[in-house]
Amino acid sequence: MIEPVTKRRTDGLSKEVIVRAAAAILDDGGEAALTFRALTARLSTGYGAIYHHVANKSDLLAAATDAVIARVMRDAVVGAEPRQALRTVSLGLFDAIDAHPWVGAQLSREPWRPALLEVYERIGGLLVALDVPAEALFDAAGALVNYVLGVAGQNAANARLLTSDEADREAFLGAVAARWAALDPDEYPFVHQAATQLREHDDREQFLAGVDIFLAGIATLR
Amino acid sequence: MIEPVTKRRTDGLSKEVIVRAAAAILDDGGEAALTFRALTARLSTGYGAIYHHVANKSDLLAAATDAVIARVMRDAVVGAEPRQALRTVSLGLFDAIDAHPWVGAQLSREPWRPALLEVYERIGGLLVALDVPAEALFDAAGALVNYVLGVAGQNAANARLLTSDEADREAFLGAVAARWAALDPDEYPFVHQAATQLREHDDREQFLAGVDIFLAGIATLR
DNA sequence: ACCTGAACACCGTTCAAGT
DNA sequence: ACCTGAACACCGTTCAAGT
Repeated sequence: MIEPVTKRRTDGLSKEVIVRAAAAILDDGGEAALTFRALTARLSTGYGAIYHHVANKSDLLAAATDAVIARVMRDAVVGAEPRQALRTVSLGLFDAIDAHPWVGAQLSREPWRPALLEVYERIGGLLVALDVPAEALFDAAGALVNYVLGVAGQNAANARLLTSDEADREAFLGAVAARWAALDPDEYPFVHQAATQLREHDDREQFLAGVDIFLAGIATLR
Repeated sequence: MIEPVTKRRTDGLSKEVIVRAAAAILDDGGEAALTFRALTARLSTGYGAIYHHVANKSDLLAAATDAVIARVMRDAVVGAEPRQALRTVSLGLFDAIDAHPWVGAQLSREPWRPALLEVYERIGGLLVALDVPAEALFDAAGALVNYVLGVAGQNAANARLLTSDEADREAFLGAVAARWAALDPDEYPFVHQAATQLREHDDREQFLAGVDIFLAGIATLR
């Protein structure tokens, strides 16, 4: 068998391969599972090999997060109607962060990441299409992006807390709702009354309701 | 000098003392500085003594966070006009999280904490005063609380990243703005154009602008 | 009941040595 | 240029032993 002239190992390490492995570990076992020991085991390599392609753990997490966000932005097919497109993009981010809770934590730890560029550009562009006046554009885009990432991050924290078991989720929400319901209605009128809705609410729908409130507020700026 | 009958050491450990020391360490050196070793040194005690009052590190962080939020809610004197009161409460939370960035990270890690009860109650009550219809109340309160905590958390992440030096902050924002300005205006029209505003914007004002957009959106629900 | 601190089972990161 | 893996300087947490 004849060796190729440039004998490059097809299974050689690269930042991309490492980042993909890291993302798989994060999806499997959450943030605590991503250790350099787990990574070297999965890639059958040594620590130095990884550090040769990646500056440190923080760099690794950032790169994995960028990859997820970039994929969402690439896949988010956006229709013509800007209002609906804003809902689609927002929901795409929400779902991606729900599926990869570590992304939510990372984004709130390091905003201004390159991946967020695409998000700002897309959302800002759609706000322009909505005729938001120029002087309000920056604040409106900032607020909406922050709302989307903020809520998605909070939701991801819950997802992380509750594993992926639906029964767990109901039990947890039920327990919190019971605590809320047990509060003195004179001292906590709102929370006491909101207990039922807490038990029954759908995070995704509540998220979208928030986006709609936002868009309604932005519409008053026109 | 006569010993009191129950000779309780006034300098004895208690959860409150431990939590206060932890908060001081967190304020001084950030989240990475809070270790059980630093805590035992500061309190001149052993690990076991701390574990006797506190379940683990996560419990400690949660308790310290609850204390900060409870203080904000206690101190937030709220005027009669609900719209203004909502802005005051929101700003109080923003400022507290800005002053104690670790609170922002912790809140997005563990929502549904007891401290947030007070926040939901206050904000929910003010929305009732704003005549938000009952069926929209839960979603509106959830969205607003999430917005406030989300943005404050993002802002805190920046604060953590940038230390407390104002020159650092300007240099950092300047660098990001320069990167944004350098982008191809055809490919990134919005971000390219927003670079100037990014350099000049005030986080606190942008936060309040977002709250106002929100309240304007909520007003359309009436 | 409350406290002490050695010990355990982990971390991220470095670096001399290999190919 | 790229990889190996022992070693270092840390962690959070436990627990037998003390008062």
